[in-house]
Formats: sequence, structure tokens, C-alpha cells
Amino acid sequence: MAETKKSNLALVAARAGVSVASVSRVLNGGGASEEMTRRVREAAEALGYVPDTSARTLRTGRTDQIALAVADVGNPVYVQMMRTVTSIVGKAGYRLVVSSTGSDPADQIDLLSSLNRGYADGLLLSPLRITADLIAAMRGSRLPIVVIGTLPADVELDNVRADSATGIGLAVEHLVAQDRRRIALVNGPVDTVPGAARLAGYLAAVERFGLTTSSELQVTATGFTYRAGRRATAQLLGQSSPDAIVCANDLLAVAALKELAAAGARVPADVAVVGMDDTDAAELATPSLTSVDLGSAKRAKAAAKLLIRRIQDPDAPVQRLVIAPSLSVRESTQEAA
Amino acid sequence: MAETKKSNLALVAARAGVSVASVSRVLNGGGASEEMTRRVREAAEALGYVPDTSARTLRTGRTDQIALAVADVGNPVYVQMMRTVTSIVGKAGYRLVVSSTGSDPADQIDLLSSLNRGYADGLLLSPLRITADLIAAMRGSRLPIVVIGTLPADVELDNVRADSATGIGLAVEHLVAQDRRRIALVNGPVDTVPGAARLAGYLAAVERFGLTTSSELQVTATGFTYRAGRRATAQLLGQSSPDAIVCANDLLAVAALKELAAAGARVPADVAVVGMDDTDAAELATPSLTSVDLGSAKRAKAAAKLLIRRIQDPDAPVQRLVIAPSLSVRESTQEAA
DNA sequence: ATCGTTCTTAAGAACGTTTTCAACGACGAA
DNA sequence: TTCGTCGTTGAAAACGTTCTTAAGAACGAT
Repeated sequence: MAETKKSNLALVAARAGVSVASVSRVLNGGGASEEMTRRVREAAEALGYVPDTSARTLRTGRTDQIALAVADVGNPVYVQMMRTVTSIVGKAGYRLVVSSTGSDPADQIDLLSSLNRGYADGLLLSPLRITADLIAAMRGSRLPIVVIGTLPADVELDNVRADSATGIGLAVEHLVAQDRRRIALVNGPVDTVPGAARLAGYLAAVERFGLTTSSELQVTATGFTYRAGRRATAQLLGQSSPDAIVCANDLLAVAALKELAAAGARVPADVAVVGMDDTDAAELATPSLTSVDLGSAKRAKAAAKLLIRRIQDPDAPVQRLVIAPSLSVRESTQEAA
Repeated sequence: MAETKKSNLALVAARAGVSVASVSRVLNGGGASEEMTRRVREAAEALGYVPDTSARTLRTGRTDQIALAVADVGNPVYVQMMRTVTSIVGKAGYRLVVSSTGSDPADQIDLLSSLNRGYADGLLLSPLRITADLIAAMRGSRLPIVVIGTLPADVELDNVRADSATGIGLAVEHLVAQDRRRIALVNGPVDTVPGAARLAGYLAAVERFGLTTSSELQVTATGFTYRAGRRATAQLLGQSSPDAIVCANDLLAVAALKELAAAGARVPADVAVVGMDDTDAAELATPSLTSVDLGSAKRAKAAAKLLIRRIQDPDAPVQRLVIAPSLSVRESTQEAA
């Protein structure tokens, strides 16, 4: 079996009685005689040789690693993305390095500069908040970056975005078809990219379907988390009585379901609830959650492919993809009042 | 601001008018004059110098990366572990590389051999199945490994294990105190380490509390997933009528809740349900889920610390930690019949 | 005045790989 | 025989860092 001692090309070469260069050639490229190949293979096997990653990286400039920066490992939408990305990059021969940056752009800027230290060949970034500094850092990066999420129009970076507005439109349309008129929004922080998009989408949809809204029908959670969702929903129910709630997130929606149950409201009979992202949590919830599928899996997949392409061809034209949303209808809106 | 061109020590040295060695010394260790320090700092800043990871790794032998191998990124217990580990290793100056191996031991063996290529300084491994080959591979590894989970007694590797038996004992005790007598088990595959432990724990607890069980009260899901849990619970309900169900997993337990609801059974009035791992999913479930906390967060934390310690001191004595379980009581068992 | 001591700096050798370049032999063609 | 060609191999130069070794300067002590 493989030895536990650490070995290198020189050792293999010595044992095989050939030069280091030849060993490298046999193991990587071609151009070697039968005899040579046989002896090298044998020696490598006997010594349990495994090439050293850092030396190879130093020489070739490739790390075979791709970094994925997510704001919160606990958010099911990131879990979904991780799953997709892992599989795509793995197939292409890359390892995935997951960095959990906080929601603070400063963390992401740190990440970018350490990226340039060369521990990855490219970065998938899904920033919650976008600041001028972050954009500058992205522009200044030597390495390819693909952004999952919306970017300002003048930033010439590959990115794959969701279409929140259309997605929320689908949800509102579905709710209006059930004669729901007092449609509330439980949003995440509006200074985040998704938060802002959700709010805009909500307002547009309300207008398009001739509904009215008011500040009492709109609450903002302090984060995209379950606990924040509980608090925000409690506040909402204290100040108005909606017949439907659109949430910026499945986690927020599950929180809304719980809070409604605690308040004695029936879902969907009294209040319908719609989540967003269509993650596993939507199916697991009770009642199961109607959710706007913003295509997170598709986005992650597209982004990963885009990044791999760009790594291979740095001069390819910039691509901006928009993934179309769809609505997964489940129990939380099913039996209309 | 930082240049986008790639720079190296030689460039910085040239600009500062000093030697490469001096630049390295200023940037890393101490031992440099005021003047030297000033000039080097200035030049480094101006050139936007960032040290190259692979070169440093090649020279020092350290990668500052720690690998975490998980069987399924989607399982909330792994999410919890990732979150904990990320924070611990991050604080210690390591990056986390997450590798999603399947449940197949072969994947993990591959991972081990690529580990020895030197892309990480150590590995956190939480294997579902343990085979002789996997153990051999772990023994043969040059790099430190800490196993999260139970290992055969004769394997001299650091590890942190849960105490399923005691944990299930807590659950059963809690159920028995409510006069539940027909306690069923929805388990995961028994050829996995956790599956086997859960089954043994269940049988021991049943015996200890003088209950009876039968094959009709025990079902085995094909995996630790929601869908498998639905199928297994459906089967269970078809062949017996338990007044309590202990599940090997929160995901399985949520599935049981859903299946019970579909079958028209009230929880906890008719049937109590207990999950395991006490993940976020337990709190999000409806009704919220009583769950055995097997200390996954603590285990992950302890394992990460153990690994960091071993990296720093390879000759430290082997440690085997057992994390004590506890029971988080919630609605799914609260209002006893 | 000479010698050791201490401090600062520079030169250069690794680390292990890939890859260029030249050398060498064999072999067919002239 | 002689020359060019081709395929196979080895020597050596990178890649960018850290760290050892040594050289030089400054300085106090003998």
C-alpha cells in the first residue's frame, strides 16, 4: 500500500533511475517510452507518491480552487446554492472553498484581497449589501469574479440575477385571484440588495393590480432570519389585519406562519402566506409554504458555469443573466377563502 | 489605491531599494530599522503587494486551510457544524474548505489522498459509514484528522462523539413519564454509524424502562432525508399504532409530523414525536419539535479545537471526547395525553 | 589600536513542481 | 558514409516565498 512518508518527484526519479523531468512527463503529459512509463509508474506506486499542490500551483499559477462567499451558512437558500455549486465545480475538477463572510461588505473586501493572494482561481460572490468600496475592490481584483445577485448597471462583471419584481408579481397575482386585497409585506433590511428589490417589486405589483397599501401593511425585519421574522410579523399583526402576507424569504415566511398560528389565525383561511426562494424549508413547513422560486439553484449553477468559463477564457465578453422566477403553490395559499 | 498588477517581493524590494530578505523580514518578523520599515511599507503599499499563498505554503509547509468533509450539505446538522467550525477555525487564522463527499466511503478515501497533496493542514471528518479501507486510509494519512462521530475502539485518532444511547434514554424517559408505552423508532440506514447507534440506544432504552417493542414498531428509512422519512413513517403507521415516535434525525421527525398530520393524527395528543440533533428545523417545525440535543454544535467546536491543537502539536496524546446529550422539550411532546 | 559583540542587512539556498532547451541516439534518405 | 530528422531523455531554470548563513558596520572593552 501507499507509504505514509512524504515523497516527491526526486525520490520517485531516484527509485526509477530516471530524471525528475521524465517522471513529471510520464505522470502528466505524454511523450515517454513504454519502459520509462512502466518504471516510473511502479516507483510512484511503491512510494505512494502524490504531487504537491502548492508547488504545482506556484509553477502553473492554477490552484484548482473556487471560492464561494456566502453571507450566512444557515440560510437555506445558500445551502441550496452550495449544493449546486459544489456539484458543478467538482465536475470541472475544482475544489470549493466556502467562506462565510458576514453581511458586512468589509468582510467581503478582505476576502477579495486575500483572493489575490492566490488561494483560488475565481470567486462566486453573493453580496447582501453593495457599497462603492466593494465595487472598487471587485473591479481591482486580478481574479475572475461572478456575482450572484443584482449589480448596478455600470459594473462590467459577469453576473446572474433574480427577477424579484416579476416573482412578486406572480405571488400577488395568485393572491389577487383569490380575492385577497390587503396584501402585506414582511421584508428584510431594505439597505440590502434583495431587501430593496423585494420592496420595489411589492410596490410595483400592488400598483399594477390596483391594490392599496400603507405603511401599516409593510414591516421590515432586522435580518433575513427566523427570529427577526417572528418579531416583524408580530409587529405587523399588531398594526393591521392583512388577508395575505408576502415574505422576502422562506425563513421569514415560516416565522410568519408560526406567529399567525400563535395569534390564532388560520392559514390559508384567514391569511395566506407566500415565501420566497422555494427552499427545502417551504416544503417542510406546516402548512407547506407557497413560495416564489427565484431560481437560486439555477442561478448558482449558471454562475458556477460562468466562472469556470471566465477562468478558462479571461477575455470572454461579460455576461449578465436573468433567471426567470416561477411560483410553487402549496398549502399556505391553496384553499382560498 | 492598490494596483491591480501582480506584484512580488522582488518588485517591492527593488522599489524600496533594499533586499528581498529585508522586505520579508519587515512584513513578517521583526528585526528591522525604522528607516527600513518605513520604506518597505511604503513600497508595498504603493505596489499593492499581497504575498503569494502557494509560494509561502511551499516554503513553510503550512496552508492555513482546514478541510471539513460532510456527507450532505443539506442536512441541518451539518449546517450547524459548518457554522460553528467556520467561526472557530476562522478565529485561529484558518480558512475552511468544505468538501461534500457523498455517503460513500470511497469518496472520503479520495479526499484523504488528495489531502496528502497538501491543500489543507488538517481534516475534520464526519463519516456516515466506516469501512476497513477508510480506517486504513485515515491511519495512513500524513495529516492530522479529527473524526466527528464514533470510531471503533482500537483506532487511535482524535475524535469527538455523541452519546446516542443516553440521548435516546432521555427521550424515552420523557415519553414514559407521560405514560406512552408504544414507542416506535424511525431510524436511518442501520449500516451507518449513527443509524446503528440509534438502534442500539433505542433497544437499550426500551429494555431499561420495561417496555416492549417489535419489528412493527421499528422502521428504517433509506436515508436521513425528509422524503425517506415520509415513506418510512407511512410504512410505520400502516403496520402499527404507536403513541410516540422517536426519530433518528430532525429531518426524519419533521417528515413524521407531516405524515401524521396527513393521516389525521394529532400531535402530541395522539402521538408524541421526538427528533434528534436539535437543529433549527426543530424550532421551525409545526408543532415545534422536542429534540434530543446530541451536542452537534459542541462537538463541532470541540473537534475544531482538537484539530487546531493537533496541527500545532502533532505528538499530543490522542483525545476522545464524549459530549453529553440533553433534551429540548417543545410542543411535539408537551401536552401529554 | 585591536579584538570581540551586537545589530542590521544582503546573498543565496531551499521548498517541489512544470517546462524549455539542448543533447543524444537511432534511423531513413541521399 | 554522411546528413538531417525525429523521438526520447536529462539538465536546469523558473515560480515567490522563508530562513540560514555570513558579511559589514558600529561600538565598547581590553
